[in-house]
Amino acid sequence: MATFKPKFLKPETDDAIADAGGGQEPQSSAFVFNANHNLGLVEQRERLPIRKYRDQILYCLEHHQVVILVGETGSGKSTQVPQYLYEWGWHSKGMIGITEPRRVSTVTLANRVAQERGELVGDTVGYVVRFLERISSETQIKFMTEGILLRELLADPLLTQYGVIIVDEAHERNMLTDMVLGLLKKILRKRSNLKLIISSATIDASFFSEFFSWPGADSDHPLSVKLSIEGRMHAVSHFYLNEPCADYVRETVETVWKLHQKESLGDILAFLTGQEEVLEALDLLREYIAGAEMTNLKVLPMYGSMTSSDQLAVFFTPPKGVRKVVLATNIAETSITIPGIVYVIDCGYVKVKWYNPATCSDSLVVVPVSKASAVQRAGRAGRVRPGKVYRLYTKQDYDALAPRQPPEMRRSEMSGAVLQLKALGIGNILRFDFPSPPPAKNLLSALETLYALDAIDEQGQLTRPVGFLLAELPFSAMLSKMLYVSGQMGCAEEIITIIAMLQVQSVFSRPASAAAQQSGRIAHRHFEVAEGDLITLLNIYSAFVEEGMTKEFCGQYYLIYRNLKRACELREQLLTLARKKYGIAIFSCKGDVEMLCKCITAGFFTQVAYLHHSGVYRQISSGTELAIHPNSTLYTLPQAQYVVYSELLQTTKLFMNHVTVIKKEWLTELAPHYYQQTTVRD
DNA sequence: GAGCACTGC
Repeated sequence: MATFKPKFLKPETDDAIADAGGGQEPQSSAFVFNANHNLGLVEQRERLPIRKYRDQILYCLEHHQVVILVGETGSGKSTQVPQYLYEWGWHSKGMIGITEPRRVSTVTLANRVAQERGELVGDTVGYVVRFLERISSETQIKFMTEGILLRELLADPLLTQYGVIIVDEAHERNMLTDMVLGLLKKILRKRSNLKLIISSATIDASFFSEFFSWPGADSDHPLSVKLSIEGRMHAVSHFYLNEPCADYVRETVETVWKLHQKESLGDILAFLTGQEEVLEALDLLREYIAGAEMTNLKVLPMYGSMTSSDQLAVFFTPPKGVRKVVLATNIAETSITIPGIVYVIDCGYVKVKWYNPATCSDSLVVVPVSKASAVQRAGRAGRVRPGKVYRLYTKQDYDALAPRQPPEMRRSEMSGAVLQLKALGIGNILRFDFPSPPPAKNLLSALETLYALDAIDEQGQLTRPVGFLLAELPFSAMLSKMLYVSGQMGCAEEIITIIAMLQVQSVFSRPASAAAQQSGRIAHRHFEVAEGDLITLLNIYSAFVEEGMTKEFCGQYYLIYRNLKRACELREQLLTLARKKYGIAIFSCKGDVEMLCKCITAGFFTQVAYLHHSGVYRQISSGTELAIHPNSTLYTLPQAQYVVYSELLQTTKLFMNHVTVIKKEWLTELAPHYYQQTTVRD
């Protein structure tokens, strides 16, 4: 095999991705590895492992309504199966729709398939992701994100345009994947001519085939069939510790060190759970390197809140004779593929968010990885040549790992999902056939929230206009309510900006060096105001626009350009949506900050804390002690009497995030129904 | 003076 060099995508692909995400910057995940890049496209297609299963796949689809394709990465199923179906004429029965969990892979796959067919994307092969679509009346193979399919369901509940739906990467079990699968099950019972292909990892195949079966089905002709496809991964040898280790950050560093001394050249990828651990390991390893005056080892961090230009560093091939070590969070498990990796170090832990309906908060906890994750991490070593994985736990610990992480649906706040299902006519949410039903408490807590927001009535029916509006808006129920009220108050322009800023990943960059972190903090103060974090975000956005939306501005103030750009796009879309589709009047409050804070209160009145005389905040509804998150603007300011927050996060304490100062009398003014109830209860 | 993994309409 030829020596690997990272390759950019074709020019038109780059454009598409730049449009989708980060302006002129190439997105980190836009890099693809293609070992056969010097072969013609036809030969490449013929060489893919999946080629010899083509007839089998087509046969299975003729005879079963659901086909579960079990295959490792690298089999080519995402690009080839849609083409096999098309070449066999399946498109005559309706479009071939393929859902993907991520935007970038949706665009990349569509471009790749169009290219293999010698066409431009947008003809036979098209794609739709939020903000961006390339489809025409000719389009028969349509790639889309899961969220898009869900939106289409609102307009066409039986998906009558489609003959086949392929749900790719279903094993990831995102919230939206599970929503789509649950709804597709309903549709399949009503439309026997609709076919479904699920692409899954080995351990989930039986789960899916059990889910897609129902009583009364003919046992000679089961509804679903499993089909396994070999991948094209190299062998990966596994190494375990003999004894459990006490400190996996230190162990990671020592493993890198030993490995570097005794193993042949090849890059190393180490998985840790968070930014803090990555930076700690980075420091330690650099000390080792400095101490030994080593010159042939290059260490790089990789986590979500680095700027794109810093992230890009991990994609370059190191100079000859130098080994690259990437210390990464879970971002390297699915979202990005780092080229050249031969050795993987897996610390055995992962950070997960877990919703707690009792306090309506998320907990952020470090837990042992699942077997599925451990396998996925190990697989990152086998993409170039046979690799090695060093697991920083014992074989016994590995054997005892849970087969997989509970799906997102079982550990998330549900109000958005409940609204969507209600809008699709699912009356009794508690009886909806979810692939993995969420805890009843989570559903009940969501119903309570929606009732408080006046989105559903006592019978659980969507209200008009509020409920239907909230169901259609593409963000959380509380933000939607805030937008609705802003139209009436006359401050929708600013509120839309705030919503856009809350929807994107943090705009505050977190550099790796301590000195830069300090400068960042000081730079961020520039935008801070006493009213709190939401108004601060509004200031940042306004300054970004005023200064010409440049990367230089972001660099100067330690802001993440790609996230601000995305906020900008979101804002544009929301403005159009709000004005044209929902008839929300777009006015500016012209600097009336109090109006904005009232409007924020109208959305978040269920999430209020008051300052107890003991000097700590308490949740108004339950009396639970809360603290202001150290990342909040209000952390260093004198404590206000009443605040609303948009998020509660349990780590060492129960922290309020995105906090806004309010006045007590606004609560009874804006939410009299709710505040009478709670005062009685108290 | 504590610390946010990741994705999506």
